[in-house]
Amino acid sequence: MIVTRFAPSPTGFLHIGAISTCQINEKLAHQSGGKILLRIEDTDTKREVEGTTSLIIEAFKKFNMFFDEGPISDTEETGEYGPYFQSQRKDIYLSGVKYLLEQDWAYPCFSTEEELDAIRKEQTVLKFRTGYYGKWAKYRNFPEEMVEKYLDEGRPYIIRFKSNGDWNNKRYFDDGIRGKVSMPENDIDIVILKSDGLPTYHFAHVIDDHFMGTTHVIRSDEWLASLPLHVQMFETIGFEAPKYVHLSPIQKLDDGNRRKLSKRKDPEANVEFYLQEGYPVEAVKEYLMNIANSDFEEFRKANPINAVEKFELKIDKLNNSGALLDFLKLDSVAKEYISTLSSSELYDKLLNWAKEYDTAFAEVMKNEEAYLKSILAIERDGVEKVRKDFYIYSKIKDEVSYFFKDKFSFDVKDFPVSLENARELVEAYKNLYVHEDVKENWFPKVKDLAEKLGYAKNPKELAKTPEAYKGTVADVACVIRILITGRAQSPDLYTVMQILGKEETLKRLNAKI
RNA sequence: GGUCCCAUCGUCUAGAGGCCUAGGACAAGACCCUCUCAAGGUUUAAACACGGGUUCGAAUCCCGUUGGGAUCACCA
Repeated sequence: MIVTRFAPSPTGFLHIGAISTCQINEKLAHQSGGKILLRIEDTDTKREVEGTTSLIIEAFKKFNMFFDEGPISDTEETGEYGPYFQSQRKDIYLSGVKYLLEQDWAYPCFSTEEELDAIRKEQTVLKFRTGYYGKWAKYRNFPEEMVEKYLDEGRPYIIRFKSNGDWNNKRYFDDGIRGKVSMPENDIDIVILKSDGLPTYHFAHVIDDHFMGTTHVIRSDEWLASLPLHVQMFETIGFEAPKYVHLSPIQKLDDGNRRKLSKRKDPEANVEFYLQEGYPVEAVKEYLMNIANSDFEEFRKANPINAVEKFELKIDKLNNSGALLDFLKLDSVAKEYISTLSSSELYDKLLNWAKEYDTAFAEVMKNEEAYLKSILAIERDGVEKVRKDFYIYSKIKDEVSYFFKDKFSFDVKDFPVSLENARELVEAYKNLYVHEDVKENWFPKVKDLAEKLGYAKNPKELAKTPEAYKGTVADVACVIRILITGRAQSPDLYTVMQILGKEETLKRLNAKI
């Protein structure tokens, strides 16, 4: 049984990579019958941005992602290993620090920022590794009476972990994706307790993941470099270390080079971007699963209708190099996804989206529910080959705008034939249009009309003797289409006219041209 | 710079020494179907970064080079 966790810090919006990481954590836990917990890493009071905890929680909800334990709002939480806000776990960390101090695995350090800077500079000049280690770890073996004295003087201090590692010793560390990774032992005395009394990530990680029962720490790549440190801390304290899995970040192309999607520079790093554009969250999750684990594509082919939830994820199949975010592929996944929806399912999801991002459209949708549903049903309900043109909710409004009187207009310049021919053709068509006709009768009539007026039945005939025709039947249909929809391309015209209704159709056919 | 990771079509990838004439998906091109579009069908082009080894045999193992990425805080 696998217990995983997702541990964001509330410093801004939720990153799209977080959805991916979290999805992997969630899947691995649940497919094993285990649990996933959410923990808010709010130990950096300087960087913390107010309100982002609830922002993150809300974003997860919008993506239909739920945790077995952890915060459910910015004040409430569930689960028996809490609190799940690190800022509320101060006492736990403090007693941990106290224990480490007693065991002589940690010590107070009185170095000032200036001293630390000086050390770093010196090390850089001397071409040594930077860090608080070896002879630079001035307070590592500071005499006890001096410590007492400094403490009495009220000097500010922090607590450092007393590393027992040797940088010249290489050893192997296990990573679920990469296997054995050889790295030098950690010999840097890292800070475990900051001057504000809050722990650093490293210490909080060890304490929390031990006491919360995490079995697998699945986190982003950037933590791989800290693996020796983390393993060392677990070993020193005598806790059993979790299994580690380091995920490659989603990247983007920038000036020909790949780089991690940046919160600051890239709007598409923000999950809100996808929500706002109206990408179905199901599609986004499928796409992310796709780049996280290529086996998923095979699964999709075999199980076209099944949800992501049924897929079994294998840790060693996880992508190890960092994929480029590919919107073309995302769009394609989204098209496929939307094509599996019935008109009323689509209606519900679209309305749900509009309520938040296009309230005016949401009102229209609510007022004309039946009409909207019939529009969304075009080449969707009850057909074998579903139309695949919708991929984001924000574009659907424009796609169907011609169904609404106030949004409809046409331009005679779009006609593929001369105005004169168009008039002739429309006049003739009006006379033979019967709204009550069944679908099977509709096109043959247009075809007959086309022939009578001197249009070729198909492009091949036109190609044979171009001078004999005014155009093809396609041109005839196109003129009608422009009159009805205002555009040269549309879904099946007959169906469109049926949905518009007799009155509106005739009105449009009778438009002055 | 130190440490570590990664390297297959444009993109995501399959690939565990012989099933590889390197497979699939997205994107692109062509054709078919077709009243337009969207689909659907058929199809074309497109890659093992480079150089050395090891081996009867290397995309696969080893070494090096190159390129890219991550990390080196009282941030997470």
